[in-house]
Amino acid sequence: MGDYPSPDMAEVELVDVLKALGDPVRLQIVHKLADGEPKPKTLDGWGLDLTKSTMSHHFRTLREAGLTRTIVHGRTHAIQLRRDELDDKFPGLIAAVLAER
Amino acid sequence: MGDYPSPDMAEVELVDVLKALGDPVRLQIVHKLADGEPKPKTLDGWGLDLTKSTMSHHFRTLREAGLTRTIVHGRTHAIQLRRDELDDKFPGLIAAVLAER
DNA sequence: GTGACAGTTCGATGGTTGTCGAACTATTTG
DNA sequence: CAAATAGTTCGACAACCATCGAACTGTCAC
Repeated sequence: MGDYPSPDMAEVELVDVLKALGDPVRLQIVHKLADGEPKPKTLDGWGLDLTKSTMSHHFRTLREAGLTRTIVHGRTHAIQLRRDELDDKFPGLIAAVLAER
Repeated sequence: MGDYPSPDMAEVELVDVLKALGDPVRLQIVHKLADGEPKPKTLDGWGLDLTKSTMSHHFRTLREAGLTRTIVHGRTHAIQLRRDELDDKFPGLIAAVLAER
């Protein structure tokens, strides 16, 4: 029984979102999720040279901070940015974070 | 010889800005600086019950992350949000962080 | 059922960070 | 100069965090 609860957006605190984003690995993951499509956690293109367990830790951190949701599909998991909800709660934040420089 | 260098905005990294903002104390300080006016570090209204040395640590963290500058005036210091430069480098970010909810 | 595959969880480890008090530096005022 | 004021720096401490490997859970394929 894997269930991977994301917090209600009403309970999500800005400071926790910022803390989750304030790590280079997680910021890069969020960038890859920018288009809003769910991405398999096994994605080859994360561009990160980390072990499975470390990746799992970062996925959990992002989910618990309210940034992502996990979609279970058999034995594979996908991760998706909660873009609409985040935009509603923190207008402009994700756009600013994802903007190129 | 107190001089309190802020980094060039060209060298400021988004991830470091986000990490600096991902702390409740510093986020609150930044909120108090939202109007752009320099505020004395001794401000009574920070709303924080912390020692001088702890406040000094947070002021330093904000400055080194590129969020603020320090203005020395005799034996008193003021701190100011680098609003224009931040808006130029990270459009919309500060506005999103400072927005009420 | 057996094995392969996708992920999580656990324990350990080393590095970072928030906090404090004490000592220090620098500036103003008497 | 001496004392008071504003702030930094240092050392210590505990809590947290990123990382890893190993063990575990759950699902699919044969």
